[in-house]
Amino acid sequence: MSIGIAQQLGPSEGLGPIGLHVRKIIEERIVTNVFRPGERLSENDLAELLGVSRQPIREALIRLTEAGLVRVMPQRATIVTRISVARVNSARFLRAAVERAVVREAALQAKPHHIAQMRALIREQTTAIREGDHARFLALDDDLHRAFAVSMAHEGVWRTLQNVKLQMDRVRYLSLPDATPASRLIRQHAAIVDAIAARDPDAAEAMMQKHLEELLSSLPRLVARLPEYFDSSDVA
Amino acid sequence: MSIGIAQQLGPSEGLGPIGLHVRKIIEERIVTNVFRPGERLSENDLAELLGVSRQPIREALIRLTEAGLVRVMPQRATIVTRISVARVNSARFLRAAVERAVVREAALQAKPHHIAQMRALIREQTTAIREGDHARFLALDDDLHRAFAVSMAHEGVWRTLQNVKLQMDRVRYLSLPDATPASRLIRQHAAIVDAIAARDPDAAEAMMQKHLEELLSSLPRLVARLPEYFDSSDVA
DNA sequence: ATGGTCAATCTAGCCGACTAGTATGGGAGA
DNA sequence: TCTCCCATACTAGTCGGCTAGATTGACCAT
Repeated sequence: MSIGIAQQLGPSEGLGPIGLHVRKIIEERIVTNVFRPGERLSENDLAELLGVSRQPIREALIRLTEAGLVRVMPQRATIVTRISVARVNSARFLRAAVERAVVREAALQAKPHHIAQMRALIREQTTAIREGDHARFLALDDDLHRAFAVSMAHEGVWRTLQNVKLQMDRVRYLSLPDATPASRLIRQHAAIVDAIAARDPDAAEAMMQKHLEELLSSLPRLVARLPEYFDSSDVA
Repeated sequence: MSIGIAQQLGPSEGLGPIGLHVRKIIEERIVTNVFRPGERLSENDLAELLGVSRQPIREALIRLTEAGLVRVMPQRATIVTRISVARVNSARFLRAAVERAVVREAALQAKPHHIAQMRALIREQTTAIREGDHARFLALDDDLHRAFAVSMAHEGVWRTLQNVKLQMDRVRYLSLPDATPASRLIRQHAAIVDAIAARDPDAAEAMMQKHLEELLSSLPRLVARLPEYFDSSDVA
């Protein structure tokens, strides 16, 4: 563990099972590249770092294994998975297929108040960018995509996509320096909502596809620039 | 625990971590309705039943929680989730969106040897039905759907769908008595593969949609017949 | 008979210790 | 110098026990 900051969990912090809290902490550190691809995550070290026993740590690591952020090699080590280009592309394929279907259905079913809320979220995103608050921008991104699913009465679909999205989020975070400008992403969001409001499923679907493709546009450059973060075994 | 059969895990059975083995056992019993919706799954009882300590049991239950087959109420109980009609429909929506996109792409990319393998799997299904081997039929079903994903070079997509599919499988198992006849499902499979072989993405997509819709055709009857297995809180 | 309280008994959460399995590094032998 | 072997020091897996929290039901006061 190369992180020196010992962020202890305060007493009774979280109010739920510690394991869930630990999972969120580790997940966030992996997505934001604090724990780097390939890095070893010793259960003992994590336990000491967070001030709990190994049990909640193990629980968190099991959940992260299911999400594909971590890989356990029994009796040997637990490591942060390297980013697999094949896996990221599969994640994009899956997410694109689902979100296309979502906005298509949203174009048919969304009620006016749903559309109003989508527009409100886009306005908030504009504000967040003007204030340079990137974290808030990304959170609102989530909210908007969830709003699409809610507007067609299948919020569960969005929830299921979360683990898939994680794979893309890792890339997205690394891309931050040379990513698609936020203003462009906001225009795409607006175009999708406009298509939904206009009851135009084809346009909504097409815009969503384009939007999701652009999110990973810098992936090839990343692989070239940071090869040690990527899984060299995949055929790409 | 109302199950009297004490199926102990043999020594060194499984060869991997016991927790993974336990997960498979419990998962199968839930899907096949041995552990019924709403039933309490006490960690202590499961540990005694399977002849291991509570630790591997907990590990398995955590994984099953992620899959949505189990719900943990801290300090109170762990129960088999009741089947949520809303959740099953969301699962179908998601799976249909993805598998439509998969066969569409397969129609463009599948190589001859992929198509040959799909046809072989369908023949095996025919054999399995003739011999009355339903379990084998369902396993081959999985293999075929995986083959679709493999033929477009995104096996990862299929793997991600597994947990989603579990929600549908529970319904499917309960439907067995009055489900769509297997011969009809096989004809649909054949039609999908024919469309892929004919490089006709639209036809493949349409057939897949119809196929997935039929799998749950008996859901309304099930809810009426076995209301205690279903989550009454969802709006349906 | 009814309402409220508290002890007994459950649960899952959490912990410390031990085990089995794996890498590693140093030393003996060639 | 090189190779092999083994002691050592790790790892995650597993276990039994304890704890905090929740339910239950008997008992008591009214």
